[in-house]
Amino acid sequence: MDSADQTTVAVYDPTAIETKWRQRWSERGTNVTDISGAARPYYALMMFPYPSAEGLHVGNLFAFTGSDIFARFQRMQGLDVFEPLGYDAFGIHSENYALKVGVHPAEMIPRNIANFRRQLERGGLMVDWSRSLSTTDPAYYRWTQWVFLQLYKQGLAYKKEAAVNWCPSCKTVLANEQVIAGECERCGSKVEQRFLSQWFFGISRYAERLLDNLDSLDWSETTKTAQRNWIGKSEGAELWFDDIKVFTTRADTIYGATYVVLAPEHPLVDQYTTNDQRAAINAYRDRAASSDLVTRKTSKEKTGVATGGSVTNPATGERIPVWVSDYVLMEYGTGAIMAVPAHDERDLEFAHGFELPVKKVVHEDETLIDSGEFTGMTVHDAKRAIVDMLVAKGKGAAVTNFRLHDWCISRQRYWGPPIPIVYCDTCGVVPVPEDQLPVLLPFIEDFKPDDSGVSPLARHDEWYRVPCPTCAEMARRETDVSDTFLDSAWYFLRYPSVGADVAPFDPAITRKWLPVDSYIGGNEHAVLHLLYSRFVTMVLHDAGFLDFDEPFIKFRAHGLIIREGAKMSKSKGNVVNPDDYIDTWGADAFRTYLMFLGPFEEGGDFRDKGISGVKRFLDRLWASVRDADATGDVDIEVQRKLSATIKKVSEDVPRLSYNTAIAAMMEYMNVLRRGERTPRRAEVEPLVQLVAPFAPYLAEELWEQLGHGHGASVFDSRWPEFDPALLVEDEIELVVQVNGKVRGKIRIARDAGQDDAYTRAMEEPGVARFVTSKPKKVVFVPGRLLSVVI
RNA sequence: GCUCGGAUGGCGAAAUGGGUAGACGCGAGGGACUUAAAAUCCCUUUCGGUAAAACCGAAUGCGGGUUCGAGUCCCGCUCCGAGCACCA
Repeated sequence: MDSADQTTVAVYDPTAIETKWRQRWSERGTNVTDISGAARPYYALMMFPYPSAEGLHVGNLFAFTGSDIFARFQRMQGLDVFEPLGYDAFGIHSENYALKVGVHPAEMIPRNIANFRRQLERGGLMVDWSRSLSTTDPAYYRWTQWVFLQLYKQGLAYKKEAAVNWCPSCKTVLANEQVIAGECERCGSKVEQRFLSQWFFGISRYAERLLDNLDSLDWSETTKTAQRNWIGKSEGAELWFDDIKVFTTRADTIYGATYVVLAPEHPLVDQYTTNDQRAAINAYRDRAASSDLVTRKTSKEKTGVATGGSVTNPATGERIPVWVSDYVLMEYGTGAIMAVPAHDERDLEFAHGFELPVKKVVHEDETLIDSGEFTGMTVHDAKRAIVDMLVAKGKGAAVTNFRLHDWCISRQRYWGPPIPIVYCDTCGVVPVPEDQLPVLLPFIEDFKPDDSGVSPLARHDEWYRVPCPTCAEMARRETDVSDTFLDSAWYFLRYPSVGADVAPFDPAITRKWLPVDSYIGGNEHAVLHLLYSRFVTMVLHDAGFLDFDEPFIKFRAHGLIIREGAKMSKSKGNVVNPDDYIDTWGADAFRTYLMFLGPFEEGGDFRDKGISGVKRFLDRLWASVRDADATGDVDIEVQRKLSATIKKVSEDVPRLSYNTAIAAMMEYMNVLRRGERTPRRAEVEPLVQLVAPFAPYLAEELWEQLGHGHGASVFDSRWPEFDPALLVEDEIELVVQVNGKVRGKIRIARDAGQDDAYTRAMEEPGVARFVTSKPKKVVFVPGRLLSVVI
């Protein structure tokens, strides 16, 4: 009551400050990018979230904050940064949740988005909300359908029969995500396969290019490796055993090929089946066709039947038997292999099971044995020589295969963009003309999949019966919707052009802003999302819509957040809810703590108590500005530390080494306020700027308190520079080792030579004591250490 | 099985063109201020020989090696995590 100074001692109140600045930023348009006027455009992208009903996950905020810090840093370097964010709201995930809680996704999603938006805004992201988007908005998915049509025009969208996961109990098609260990995630029934006619994108035609381009991308090496493995290039050969063409990468082992195996679906099975084996073969094929995908994929035991037929080994001229087994996959290579049990584990297992001969043809030293004219050759040379020989005989060809399969985009579901195709009895398959897009997804109550195996949309005559766009006769719409991955395969092209006159992307704007300069996201999308985005970009480039063919110049994957050493999960009830922490500690402390708990690219362990240390740091920053002395003399040691800190933070932030950047700022704070020292204004001001990307609200408030008001955002200030001269000390500490052990440290002139250092070191009793005889050797690393060997 | 990560104090973690292991923070202990508490500030905190200081020794999952010197490089393992999974 009588404490007079209470009126002048302002207290750091995160809630008040954060509310104030959220409002100011919105009024001033601080985070709105001048898309057409920007002189130095920089596109900082983060993976847009699926707006779940549970609200924003701390993992989302961790990823976004990491991206946001880098973006804010770039802005303070003077770049015109564009940081957009939208919602990936279509798909099986929403639909299943909607089914579970009995709310229509069309009602649920807008609610979820509103909640996400609220939470994201609290998080203090520099997002330009004027250019947001949701994949469920007809104004967006109209162009997703347009993308489909471009692929169709290029001959890259086609229909074929393909297996889907079928739950016999729920009588519905399941997405791969719904199949857990071969069972339906809802009822636990064994999942079967059914064949449906579905739409595919010909991504495999781009395999070579998708692989080659990786070399020139600035991406995390782990992500590139994952893509390379997924694309799975293997160079080998097709070799002809009479009519059967087998694919192999080990042509050098052909002398050890003791039998041939066909996939059950292989078209030549009948031709090689003898009468007495026909019944057994047919039974085996029926079983293979009806057996569910999973048994086939997980069971290790090899099954099979002999056809009774045989073929000629083109290298040896021997007759070898032809078998049928489902361990050979029709969808890879030629659906036929030459089995070399001595040099292939699977073949060996099969040979053991059926007592087939095993013939070793490669010696331990990687040279051939028992291989006719090729005996003695290295594996490497023999591969080529044998293929060359068979090619010359007209019995083979060098062939490259890829694991990458075409992309099935059909979903027999409701919650997605309808595939813009009409089937007409007269005209056949007719793409919906571009000017008739979007094909709106109708609001239907019964969106639950049923046992028909087709999309719920197929139950609505009023929707799917339409006049043919070409002949106007009554025709039928395609009732499948497209894969969510298609929605997200082009969204980054859309953001800068949201609100522009030309859609889906304005050419001038796109030239200016794309490709994306920096993309940060989860490694769970290392393969599919990133690969599909690259593919769609290549196709649009080839069709003349884009002048670049790689969408993301730089990509970094962030790590995962765990809590108290354990994975977060709803069932464990240990999920961090950002709202709770922001209420208690403020968004700035929460953000900074998330970045402090481990290396951004590795993730970290969220420990509830840890956040107090970061909050204390921000409190001290607040107090430093409050107490700052505008006139006092600067301390040279503090100035040195400041320069070192600016250097460290400036180097760490671009490497996303946020935890060490924060540690450096804390170290500086310890020097700044050591003891009862009053910090000088000039010592505090640059620190406010360094902290700004991490704790944007607080920094903005302190920037204003330091007298930079009048609408000048700290984010429009220029990043502080350090004085290199202050980093160089005249006298340094030199470590002295004797026989590899540290025996002393001496202070010595920075440019002192070995002799000076040695003389000086011997004056140290702690060192001299161990130098009991004339040194055998002395190693001197200027500025670092002196190592004496006795 | 294959591929890619990882293993450092009581805890989260720093430090890799080989050069003081443990920065920074949490926790813990002690002190100052306070009637008291909170807050704040200061000090200590890898382990062992000792209670402390000085000093000495050991120590970065395990076993070897290279080197004046290894958390870092090489060889051989163990364990944990993630992804792919009969791709010939």
